[in-house]
Amino acid sequence: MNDKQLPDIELLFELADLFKVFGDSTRLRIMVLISDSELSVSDIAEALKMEQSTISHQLRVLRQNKLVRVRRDGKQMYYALDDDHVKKIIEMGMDHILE
Amino acid sequence: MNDKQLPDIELLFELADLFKVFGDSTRLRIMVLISDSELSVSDIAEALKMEQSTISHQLRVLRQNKLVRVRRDGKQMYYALDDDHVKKIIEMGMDHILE
DNA sequence: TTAACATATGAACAGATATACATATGTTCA
DNA sequence: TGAACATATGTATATCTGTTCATATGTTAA
Repeated sequence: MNDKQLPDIELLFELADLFKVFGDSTRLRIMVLISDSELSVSDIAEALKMEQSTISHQLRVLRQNKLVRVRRDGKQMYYALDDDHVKKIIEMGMDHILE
Repeated sequence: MNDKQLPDIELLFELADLFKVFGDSTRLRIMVLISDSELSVSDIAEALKMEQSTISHQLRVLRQNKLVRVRRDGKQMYYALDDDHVKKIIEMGMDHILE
């Protein structure tokens, strides 16, 4: 008997979409940047030397996938990683690369 | 003092490339398919109801990223997941999706 | 060697996506 | 209220990528 179930196709499509989010270096750099402490959009843009709108667009993708959480403080929006889950996924990937 | 080092940019580009590989549903389905037992190219093509050449192209991507290993047996090539690392990455992603 | 089969590869095309520019929305403070 | 600032969003575009068709490469068995 085989009681191991293959994930159904729908779920695998969702999973692919999730990994797509990790599959862009700008988004990865953002995630690593805010993994320890929250940062504002302009902080991130400055750190990565990229346009504010570019960062904002990518943060939206991260938000939509529940990978970050946001907090408003006055005019600024502070972003941080949503949970340690995300960190673990990144670490697993690193482990693979580093053999 | 902060002895936690940020991964350098080069490494993050590599990491993004790795996640890109996971970010396609066809490749994910292949990986899940061969996670328990090795299968030939035509087995996979049949299971996914896709062209042989499509599968072959994607298997090459998986090979290049050292995510699968191959074994020739006569005319057939048998593919299997390279290590449990890969399974773990997929499982972590699943966990995130399933909240 | 040749036919039949399994897999790999090259080229072309369609669809997806990251970025930049311009501008809108939202917030503070005078 | 209005000016200044921070962020979000719409649009356009250049680049990337997955799939297919056609064909090449490699293997077996006669």
